Amino acid sequence: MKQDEKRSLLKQKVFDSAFERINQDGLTGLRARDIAKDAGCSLGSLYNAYQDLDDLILHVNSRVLEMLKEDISTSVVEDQDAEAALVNLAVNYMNFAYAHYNLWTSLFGHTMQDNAPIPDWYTEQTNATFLTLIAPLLKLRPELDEAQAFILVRTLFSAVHGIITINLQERFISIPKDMLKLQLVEFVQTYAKGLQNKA
Amino acid sequence: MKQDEKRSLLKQKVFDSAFERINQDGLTGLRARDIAKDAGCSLGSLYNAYQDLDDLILHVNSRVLEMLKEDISTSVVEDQDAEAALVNLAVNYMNFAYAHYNLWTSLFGHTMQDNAPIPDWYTEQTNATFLTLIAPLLKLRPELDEAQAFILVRTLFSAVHGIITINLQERFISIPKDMLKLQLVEFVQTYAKGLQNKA
DNA sequence: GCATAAAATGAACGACGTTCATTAATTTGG
DNA sequence: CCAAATTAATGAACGTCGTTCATTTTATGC
Repeated sequence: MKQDEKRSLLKQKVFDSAFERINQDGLTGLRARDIAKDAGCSLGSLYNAYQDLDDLILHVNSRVLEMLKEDISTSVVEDQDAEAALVNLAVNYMNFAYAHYNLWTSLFGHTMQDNAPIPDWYTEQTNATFLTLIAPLLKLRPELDEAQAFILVRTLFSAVHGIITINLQERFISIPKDMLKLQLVEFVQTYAKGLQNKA
Repeated sequence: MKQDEKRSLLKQKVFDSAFERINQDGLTGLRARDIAKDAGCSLGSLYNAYQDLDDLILHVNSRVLEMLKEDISTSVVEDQDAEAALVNLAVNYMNFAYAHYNLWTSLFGHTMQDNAPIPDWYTEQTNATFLTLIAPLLKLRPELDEAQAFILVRTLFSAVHGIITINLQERFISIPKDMLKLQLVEFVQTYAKGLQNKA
């Protein structure tokens, strides 16, 4: 086996271990020594593979973003009307949050140490994921240019995200998943109709 | 000076120091040793005044909730129509988030150590704060009972909260405050109109 | 003023992320 | 094939953190 094959194999094992730890216990349960133990390497090797824990977490989050994008893209069906597409997206997003709760909260709950800046490649990927959502909205409001539509997409996504986030936070009274889904569907329909009336 | 006067004086000084630290540097910059130094007491005394840092943070957050409630209640004016009241609430909430950013994120970013449960008094206060928002929505949809209105209030609040949160997160492209305000106003108006059409 | 209770103290503990001198493994050149 | 040189793996050690607790200091009651 080549040298760089071994190198990337270790990197992969470290990644997988971190991913699984976050998936199981959440970000707050992530420990460098646990990851090293799971990956079957020493503590120091972890820092040969990744710069630090922030770097490793960002790579895990990057993978979660990919999963999310893949999930979302399957819900955009060409021949359904725009409103139905938006409702579909919102419900799919909710299902993703429920199905991968710890991974999903890692996306939004992670903060860099010492206020270090988030690397550009990550913010770019994050914002690129939104562009997946833009097609149905452009159908709904064909007169908008892409910049305006992007802002609108963000607003709608943020609203849906907030509704799900608040409901899943322990410090708030939660409603069951079925009821949340109904609320979400009604919310998106109401907002979409309002948008169409404005157009 | 009586004994319990000194006791509560120390507790107050510890509280003030923690509040100011969070206000200045955010939750992640909060250190037990810094608080003790600011309060002019020993590290151990901090743990005589509060059970642990979680306990102290919850008390700070409780104060922030009070500030928020006070802020919000001033924006509910009796003689304005319901839609304007909701818009007003959303804009006030946004202004609070901007004016007290670190305190505001402490409300939502704090998680208990070891997955300890959030004490009941805190969750109750959190949910009680929402009830402040319910009046204008009941005007908009008088046929709803209080339980249904509460769910709607939560949906609308969560949506507004999400829009602000996402915009203020470093990992997303942000729009300036003025533009966010416009988006928020338009969003709430759109949604409120949709609600009225359903009634 | 003395005995008792309460409060303040900071050294010490264990856990954490990270570093780095040392060791082991691998590659290279003759 | 071996030795020199390069690269990777290692885990003890460091600094920092929240928290504890034996000890000291202060306050209270008679």
